[in-house]
Amino acid sequence: MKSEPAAFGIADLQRAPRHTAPWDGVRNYQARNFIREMRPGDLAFFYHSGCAQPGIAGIMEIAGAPRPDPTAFDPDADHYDPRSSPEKPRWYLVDVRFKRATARVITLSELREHRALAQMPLLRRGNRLSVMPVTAEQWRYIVSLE
DNA sequence: GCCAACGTTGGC
DNA sequence: GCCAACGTTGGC
Repeated sequence: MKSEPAAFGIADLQRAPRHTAPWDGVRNYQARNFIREMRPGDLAFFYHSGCAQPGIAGIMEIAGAPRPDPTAFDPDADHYDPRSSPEKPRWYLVDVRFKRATARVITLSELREHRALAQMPLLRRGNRLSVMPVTAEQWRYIVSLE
């Protein structure tokens, strides 16, 4: 799950009340569909994008079932979408809980060096999705790099 | 700041 | 349903 650390980084999640925050603002159908497949207890990498050192910066846990994203209903919110309503929500979020920061940022360029990870959507050319699946095998491999 | 890649919009 | 125009993402 990607976020720009200048807006909301792994340190912000750690500081949040109960180390938990809603992952709101996703406005892409494919990313939304991945969110809707998430279940409490699932683990996720926190990926820092749009910064000097893009890469995996931490690990978090999905803290609740997917639910409608209330920021889509709020005309004053950044990602307001008048086509989404509480009666017929279009966008979803999950709450995420901080587990730990990685010992170091596992950078995008490092991830690209490993053929075992070449199939990850994150590493595919031109990819812009902000939420993507990781297989159990890829997960273990990445954690072992740390 | 640049630009490639991609998703979305809207006219037809 | 097609596709050009446009806006956004995100690495570099």
